[in-house]
Amino acid sequence: FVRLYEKGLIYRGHRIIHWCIRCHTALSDEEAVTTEGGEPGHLWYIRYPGADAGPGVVVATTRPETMLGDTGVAVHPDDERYRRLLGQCVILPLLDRPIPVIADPLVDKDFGTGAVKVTPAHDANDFEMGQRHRLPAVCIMSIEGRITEEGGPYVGLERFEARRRIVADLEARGLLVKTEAYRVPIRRCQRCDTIIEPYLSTQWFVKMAPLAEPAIEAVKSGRLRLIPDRWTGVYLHWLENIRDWCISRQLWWGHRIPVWYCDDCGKVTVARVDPSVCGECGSPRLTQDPDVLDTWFSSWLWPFSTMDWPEDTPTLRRFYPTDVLVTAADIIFFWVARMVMAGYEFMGDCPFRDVYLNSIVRDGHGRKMSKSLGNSPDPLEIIDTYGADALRFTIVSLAPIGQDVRYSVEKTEFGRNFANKIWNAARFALMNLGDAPVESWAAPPPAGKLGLPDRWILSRLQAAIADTQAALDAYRFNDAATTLYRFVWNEFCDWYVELVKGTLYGANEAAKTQVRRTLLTVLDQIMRLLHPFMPFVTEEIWQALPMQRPAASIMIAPYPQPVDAWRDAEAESAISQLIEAVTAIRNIRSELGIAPTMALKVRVAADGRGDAVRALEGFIKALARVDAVELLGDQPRPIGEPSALVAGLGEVFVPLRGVVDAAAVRERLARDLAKVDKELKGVEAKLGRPDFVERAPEEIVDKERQRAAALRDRRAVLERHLATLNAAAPATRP
RNA sequence: GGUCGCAUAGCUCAGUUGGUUAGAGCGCCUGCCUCACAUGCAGGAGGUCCGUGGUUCGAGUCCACGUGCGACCACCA
Repeated sequence: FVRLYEKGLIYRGHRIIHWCIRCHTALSDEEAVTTEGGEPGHLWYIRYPGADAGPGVVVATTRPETMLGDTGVAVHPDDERYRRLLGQCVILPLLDRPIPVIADPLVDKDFGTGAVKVTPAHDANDFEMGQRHRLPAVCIMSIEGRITEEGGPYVGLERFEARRRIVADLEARGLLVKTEAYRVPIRRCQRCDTIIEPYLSTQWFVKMAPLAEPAIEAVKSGRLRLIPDRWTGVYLHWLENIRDWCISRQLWWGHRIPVWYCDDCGKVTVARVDPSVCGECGSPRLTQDPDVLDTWFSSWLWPFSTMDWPEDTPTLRRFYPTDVLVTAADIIFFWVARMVMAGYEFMGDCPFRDVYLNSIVRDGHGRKMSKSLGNSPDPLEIIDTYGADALRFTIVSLAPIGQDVRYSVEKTEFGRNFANKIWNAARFALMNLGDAPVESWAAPPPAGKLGLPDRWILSRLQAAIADTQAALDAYRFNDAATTLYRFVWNEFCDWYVELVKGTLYGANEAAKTQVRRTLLTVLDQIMRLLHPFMPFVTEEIWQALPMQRPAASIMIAPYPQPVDAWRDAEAESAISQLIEAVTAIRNIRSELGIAPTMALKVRVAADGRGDAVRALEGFIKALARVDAVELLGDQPRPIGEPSALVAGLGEVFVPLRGVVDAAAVRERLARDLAKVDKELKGVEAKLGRPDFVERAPEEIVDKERQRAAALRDRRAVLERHLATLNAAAPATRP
């Protein structure tokens, strides 16, 4: 305050502010809340007779009681209708006071009658007009909202009672021309919901325009980024049209304004240290300004006042400026922009580089959660029911960048289930890691030492780490959460764990050791990756892992970095073929109604990839409940049996003739054929268009050609199967 | 009045530079209490990507207009 005052940026001003008649204090714009779409009210048309007993002028108002303070009537300078009245006086009804008719461009010709009553003490626009035309400002209301002696016969009345009486009196005198229903823009006190009175008052103000300049420049130069950047426009618009800030409040709590008035000579002293005597006349009789400061006047100092400012401490030097401010968009004005202004003013630098504006949590109906609406669930209850990690992970997953979140309590099941899944995966690992400490992989072991599933999961882990990093760098926290969810659940749990069970439960100790090391490595990395999203469960599991820990807490363990040496394209393609094959067999089994307990045989026409099939054989047997995988060398492919094509591997047959109804097999084949056929038609149509072939990039056209060829092959195969089946057991005619 | 955002499966939402068959979770249907997990496992159904027009060989994606929601700003008395 003192610094700004000494720079001439703080002044005591006499102007219209928002006044709460209940809290007895001035309010800033953001504390005076606008009701959406206005509130039901009236527009009263009142005749102000001419001084010469002529018809005078009709004005429209939503607050007739303020007419007691009218000191003029304004019309637009170009409004022909009222030209003859300019410079003349009309009579203010009820008080019978002559007031002048003035011309001011602020008046909207098309609103109401085009003539507006001017009440400088009770309306911001009117105050401006009053200044311009030297109209007196007559305050007709007390700070409690009662009519003052200026209101003549209405003195002492509560404001709305006065309104009723005035309307009635006007009507009785035939001066009320008409009354319209009207939605009135109204502001209410954020604290007590009382209707705000625009009120002429002396308050302390900060001159904002000079402070705004560096804050505008910060964004324009790229020194400061708002994320998502569409908020930049909002930020700039506010700063470029900034209004002076009313910082005094007539409340009993808050920081006192450091201003003293001398009771004897009237001298104003502004000082950091409480003065004992007046610097002018030496009088000890000083009275401190009774007002306190707006809370934001201390909050805007937060980036440095929290670190011992104005002392120059190592902490302050280390952490000012900082990297990122995370906050909600609804306080860009009162807090973010002001912190930037204060940062430049008091520290000479922007307080942060990035401002990440997080989602606002809304309820299931899209309404902002708020205490006053009572639509916010109790987080402690949710945590009791679902867990803190579950809540955090759910919210993060639900919050896309730049969009608000619709949250309802049941959604927390998502995070709860995931936490449970992780917990159980960890239990599985701990049960199988053995008692002795296990060493994790520090670097990729020599070729041939690791099994396919190990190579695969370690490779996939690198992808997960890289994707998580990229998402975090871009502030796409929900993407990071989703990446980890999928890796943990769909790759690690669904496939890796299932693939290594055979080894872990088997007798090959050497192989078992390799798997254990992989299992531990991946789990350790998963916990660290997930820790920011699920701090509690990850710490708990991490501490339980039988290994040397690089830190006492996972909180300070290094965050995983992707290592290219672990990437293994060969293993990835082998396991994706395996997944495809197993899924296909399960699908056939399920669609044809084969009991899950029944073991099947499969035959694979491997197109010269017999070794690949052999490498996957054990896994196929275990995961698809198959007791034999037969390789078809040069033998003819079985015709009329259900099959699936696995890209890069070959055709997988599940011989079922005699086991299931031929009609069911035929039905399945027909469905597949229809699907293939439809797709092929689409591709062929595309390739048939000359401009596609001519103008699309070659690689795209090639891709389509290859696709068409593959589909044609597939179609031929399916047709052959069908034909054979039909010959063996012709469909019965209806 | 001005500025901005959103509209994709029954629900809640992904889909980042235009390019194979548009994805996930929940819900739904079928079958499983299989020795980490039924807060689970396996399989499946379900979409005129708000409408109209345009750009393009090609549009959920880009442009224009419209419709419906939402947010913010503003001196309509």
